[in-house]
Amino acid sequence: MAKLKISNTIRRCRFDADEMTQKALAEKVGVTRQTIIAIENAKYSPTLELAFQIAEVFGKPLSDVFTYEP
Amino acid sequence: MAKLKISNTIRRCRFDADEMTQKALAEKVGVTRQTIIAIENAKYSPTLELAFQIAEVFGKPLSDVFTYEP
DNA sequence: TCTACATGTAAGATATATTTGACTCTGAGT
DNA sequence: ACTCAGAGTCAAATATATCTTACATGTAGA
Repeated sequence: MAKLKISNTIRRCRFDADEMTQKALAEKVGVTRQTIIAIENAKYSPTLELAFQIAEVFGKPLSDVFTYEP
Repeated sequence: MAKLKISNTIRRCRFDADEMTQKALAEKVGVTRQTIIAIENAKYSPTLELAFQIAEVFGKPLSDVFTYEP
């Protein structure tokens, strides 16, 4: 799968959510800190399930956290 | 990652979209027919990128095609 | 009946996401 | 100066998504 066309606002969401740390977010969604870093920096595309879980943590719809630019 | 909590309306979307076939959908998003089958039947969670591409084919927001039940 | 197509399943291979552990760097506090 | 927490990187291992190929079934049409 080619270049990633997905951007996200996780970093902003974390700070809006009382400056939640990467580690804290990772623990809430049940993955490691490295996975959160990789997703924040758009190193690869997460599974849909993980994307939903992250959005849920912030109480936002998935489309507020992840956006796709074709 | 545990049991899948994601359901989808791909099958309905395909029929609404002039009875688009699994093969046709697969070609439009650049994956194989088996991948579409597996996702339709919720065998596993697709990548976020693929989910966005599928929703785009139907001209719908991702949340209309995939829903997450915590 | 015969053919073609849509759908489903399955096994083995490959690609990618995720984990684990270690290391570095910077900024805030003491 | 020292420590600590947050953030980032890297390499190797594991888990999962995706591919390839092949086969089976049901249904529609010639």
